[in-house]
Parts: sequence; structure tokens; C-alpha cells
Amino acid sequence: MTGKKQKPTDSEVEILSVLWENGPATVREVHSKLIKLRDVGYTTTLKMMQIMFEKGLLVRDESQRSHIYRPRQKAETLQKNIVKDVISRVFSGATDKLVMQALSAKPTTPEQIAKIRQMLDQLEEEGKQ
Amino acid sequence: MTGKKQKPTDSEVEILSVLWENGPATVREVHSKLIKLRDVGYTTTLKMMQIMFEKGLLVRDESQRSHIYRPRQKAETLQKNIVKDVISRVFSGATDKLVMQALSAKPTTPEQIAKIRQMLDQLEEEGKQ
DNA sequence: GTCAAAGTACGAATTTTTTCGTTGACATCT
DNA sequence: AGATGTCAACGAAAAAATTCGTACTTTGAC
Repeated sequence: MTGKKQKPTDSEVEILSVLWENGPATVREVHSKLIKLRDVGYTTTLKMMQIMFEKGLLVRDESQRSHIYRPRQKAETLQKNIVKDVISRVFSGATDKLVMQALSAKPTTPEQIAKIRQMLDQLEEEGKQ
Repeated sequence: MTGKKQKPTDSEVEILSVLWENGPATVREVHSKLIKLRDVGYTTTLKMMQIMFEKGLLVRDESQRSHIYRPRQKAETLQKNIVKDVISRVFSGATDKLVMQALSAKPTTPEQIAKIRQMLDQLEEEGKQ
């Protein structure tokens, strides 16, 4: 009953992103990043992070007065869940379709392309066994 | 004020998916698909589709008593927008990261891998110019 | 110690999304 | 015609997500 699969909302992902990019941080620090993007009150950010803490999306160190928050799961894990969700909901399970759309939606550098090729090689290797 | 960029909600995507997969359909037809997935009332589906019509996500043919709905935009267009959104919100713009996660999240067939390779070739060609 | 600054907690208002009951129109069957 | 079934429209309730005001606590400066 503990492992409730719940997808973070958009606002939650916004906060998670800040933490992924900047590492563990206080509400103040997160808020100062958010305020650059849009108009939002400090207590709003605080409340959001408290809720995320209650939901288990974040953990926090309460030993200091200003608590330090960090995501409970690492970025890759949550990102993978979100991608899985999009693949099944939006692409009816067609991973290749999503990959195609992604590649054509945003430019990629030659280095990135090379990396993806490597990954494909690896997948094919695994498939052969 | 007309070109309001609004992302379809999850329920909306669910309905869009049905229409993408089955082609234009009446509320009844869409609803009979949804009911297989979860418990939902007919008027709920109706209302959703009416709202989506008002928002411009769907268009409809009212010449028959039971209106026939279809997505205003084609699947690829909306899918691309959603993917773009995920790339920027969840992956801070790193397309290759999303592609990697997608490939490792769900199995792909050799055929799909081949297609993706083709796409990469093409992208590199374009890049050279 | 007092004051101001900065923090958490909490409750509640607001907004958005989802749900469905009810009504009236139209069609179909007998 | 009358009864029955199906549909769109509408309004509003319910649920979920977001926002923020207010109260209280702690810290640091003076």
C-alpha cells in the first residue's frame, strides 16, 4: 500500500527540475528560481514543497531551521516513469514513434546522435541473445 | 487572444487517443471504448467531448443527430507538442536524454531500431549542409 | 531585551478538472 | 398516438491542484 504510483503534477515537476539542476536546496532557493519563470508567492512554493514532502516526492533535512529538500528518487527514475507514461498514453505504446517525434521536434547535436547510435547498437546486441 | 496554447489534460488525451485509433466517432462510440478502461458515465464522456469541442481540440459534424467528432489537429501535431513539452519541462531541453530513457524504458523491435537509425542518418545529412 | 527578518505550519480560498443528474428534443416501434 | 430509447445541452456538484494570508517560532542585529 506504500508504493502508490502517483504521477507528479506539472508544478511538481517544475520544482523537481530545480532540485535536479541545482542539487538539494531550501524553499527560498527553489523559490528564487521559480520567481524568474513566473509570478508566484513564497508561501505557495513552500506549500507545494510541503505537500511533495508528504507525498514522498521529496525528503528533507530538518536539522537546520531552513529545511533542505531533495527529491527522494533520482532524476532518471522519475524521468523514466514519465516517459513510460507518455509512451503508453500518447503513443499507444509505440516507443519508436515517440523517439521520432522527439528527434524531429528539437535539434540534436552530432554528439548526441552518436550517443543514441551507441545505445541502439547495444539494444541490438542484447536482442540477439 | 485566439491562439491560446493550451495543453490537453490527461482525460483529454485519453479521448484523443480513441479518436486517433478509431477515426471519427460519436460520443457513444468513444464512450464504449473508455468504459473498457475505467468506470465512467456516459454524460461524463459527452461533457468532456463538448468541452474539447469548445476549446477547439475537437471538431464535429452536427448534420446527424448523433454528432460525429474528430480531432482538429492530426495526431502527429499534438504528439509533437506534447513531446516538446516533456523535453523542456522534464529534461531541461535535452532531447537525447529523453530518447535514451524512452529506448531503455520500453522494448523496441529490430525494425523500429532500423527506422530510428534511418532518421539519425537523415538528421546528420541535414546537419552537414 | 527588543525589533526586524526569515522561516515553518496551517487553513482556507480559488481555480481547474472531472463527474454526473436532469431536462427536453427527436426517433422508433407497436 | 403513446411508450420507449437515445441523444445533446446544461448546470452544478465533487474532486484535484494551486494559491496565498495569517499566525507562530527562531535567529540575528542592535
